[in-house]
Amino acid sequence: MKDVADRAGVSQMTVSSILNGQGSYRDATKRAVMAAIEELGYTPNLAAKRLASAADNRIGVLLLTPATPYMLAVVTAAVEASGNLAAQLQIERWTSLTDAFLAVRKLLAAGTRGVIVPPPLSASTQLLDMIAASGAIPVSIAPGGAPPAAHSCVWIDDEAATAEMTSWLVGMGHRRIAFITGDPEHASTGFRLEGYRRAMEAAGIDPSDQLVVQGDYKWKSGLEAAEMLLGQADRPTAIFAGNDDMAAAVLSFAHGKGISVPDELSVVGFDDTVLATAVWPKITTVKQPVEQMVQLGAEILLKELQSGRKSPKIVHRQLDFTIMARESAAPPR
Amino acid sequence: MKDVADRAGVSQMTVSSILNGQGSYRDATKRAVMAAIEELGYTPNLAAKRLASAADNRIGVLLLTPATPYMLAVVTAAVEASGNLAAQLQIERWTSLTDAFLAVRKLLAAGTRGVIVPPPLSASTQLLDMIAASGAIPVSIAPGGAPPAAHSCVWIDDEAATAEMTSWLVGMGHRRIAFITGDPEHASTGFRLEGYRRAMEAAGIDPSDQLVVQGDYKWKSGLEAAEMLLGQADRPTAIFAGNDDMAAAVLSFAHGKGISVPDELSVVGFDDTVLATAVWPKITTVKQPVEQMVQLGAEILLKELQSGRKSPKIVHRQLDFTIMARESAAPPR
DNA sequence: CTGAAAGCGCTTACAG
DNA sequence: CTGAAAGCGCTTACAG
Repeated sequence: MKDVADRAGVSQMTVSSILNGQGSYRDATKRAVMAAIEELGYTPNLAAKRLASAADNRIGVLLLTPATPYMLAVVTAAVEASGNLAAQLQIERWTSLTDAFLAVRKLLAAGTRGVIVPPPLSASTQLLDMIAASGAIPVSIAPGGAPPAAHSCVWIDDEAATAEMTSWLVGMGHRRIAFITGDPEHASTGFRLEGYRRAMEAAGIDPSDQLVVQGDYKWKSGLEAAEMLLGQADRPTAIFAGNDDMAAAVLSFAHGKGISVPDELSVVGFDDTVLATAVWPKITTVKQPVEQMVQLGAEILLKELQSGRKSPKIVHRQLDFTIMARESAAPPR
Repeated sequence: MKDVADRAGVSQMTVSSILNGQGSYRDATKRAVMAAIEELGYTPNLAAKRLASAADNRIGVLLLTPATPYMLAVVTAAVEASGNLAAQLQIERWTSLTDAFLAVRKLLAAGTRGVIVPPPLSASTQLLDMIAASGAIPVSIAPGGAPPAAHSCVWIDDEAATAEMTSWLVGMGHRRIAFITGDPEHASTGFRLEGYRRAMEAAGIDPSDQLVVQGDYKWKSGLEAAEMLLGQADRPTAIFAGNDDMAAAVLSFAHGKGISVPDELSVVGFDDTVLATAVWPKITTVKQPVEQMVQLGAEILLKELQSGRKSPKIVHRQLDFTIMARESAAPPR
């Protein structure tokens, strides 16, 4: 950076300001600096930046293992976000709910000042409270439908999302639409189911045509639900699985059964994880903007950490979901 | 760290030495320091450590998007390794082979001095050469069977692995064992197939009983292969898929078809990614120690970077694979 | 076996 | 609109 400053004929501080888009400077100065950067092939040293910036920039993320595709998306997003924000990221793994609390303790002991809490932990008021009580700041990611009042949160409206997807299916002409619920322990489960019900009702579809099978977000439960739903004579024309893992399982089952998707059966999911596009046909699903959610969560954390406030300002940010129309859904025959 | 030193009545440097296990110090000193750390709840600042350590500690990793489960394992491992080694990690995404080269250029432009190259790029001598030519150091991860002579590499013996798994299946009593190959573009594909063939031959199994179907490591190809293999009258009693994604597809197809796994059909995979345990029944597979491989790769890079050598010392490290016996394989009926 | 001091490459009040 | 200088929290030759 010093070399750049010398070459551009300015001070190091000016280079820093320009690089960070702060303060004011003349256009000519900026051009000179940019040119020098180009010529020298300069690239900032992230470690120095992290060190020189506010001291309180250690954030952590809780990683459920064995990792689901969704969790891996969260972690990758956290890595990118910490790069963008010059934060120090610490990843702590957990497996059972008991060691989730242990993992939090480790994180805190390691100096983490803010923690990104993805589902299903993000809906645990108890865990969020514990983090806050210890003096660190939690930010809840996608806690389902209703953000925790006492803590910051980034979320999408799960209920509206399943409602919209269901209506979309109805609009295509489907009436016998089945729904596979998620893990009852997850807060999102109830909201997603509710959205489905609401849309079905709004479409004036006979409740007896509403086929709801309980799942738990895992592949196996999707398989079992598919067996139940597709084994009977009067099959649904569409199956809405509460997440992509279960949708993928339904897809596979249908294949083996010789039921063509989407010709004879539409299958849709939720989340838009890697699975949705790894599988064939690609799954039509609700995209949760995980990267953006985590990035925003990290920003909230860092801003709060650097504000020096005694008690954190609670911020709730709701983001938009998107229906990703792909190949697994079509009008019924 | 200064506080710890003061409390323990030693210098900061002594604390540093003890923390890093370098130099020599009295046991009593160490105890005093440890006690001070405990009392103060001290935790090292990684950013400072990275900055103060050798300057050349920027390493990068190439991430194929959309990410496969295997790729995500690589990235998570890279994040952990960079934490352990106090290195700066830069992640660059690529999608097609052309932008793989672009991604490398970006990485190099960003100051990366060493790059971890996972499959399928790890077998591309051209890409490895390009990295080396630019003055950075490549380390090839799992390039298949034969490590690139000119570059450092961490690998497992894919051929020996499929041979061992095949023999294990034979030992259970299987004779009609099918094999689904991977993407012909990947170096591992040939080696894995060769291991299967070798073991089948060694078992004295009639070549006409050897069913080889071409796949490409993707789920869809596993599905198609399953259709071909299980659609015919004289079905194999076991299917060895070249990776877990294809094995999962076979599993699902069999389910729909009403073929019970492992009772009527054994299915095994390769890699041991999240998919292997997400699915049901859990897949018996060859575990590739990805975390360890990536950690080792990062270590090789950092050691070389800090050696100050003009031309890098080439190191090839072969690690052991493990057969993970789970629920998808059993003796034939 | 232990320490004083310089340096890693940035950012940030504070001046001008 | 721009700069001099201190400081972030570590590591590392070099001495003793």
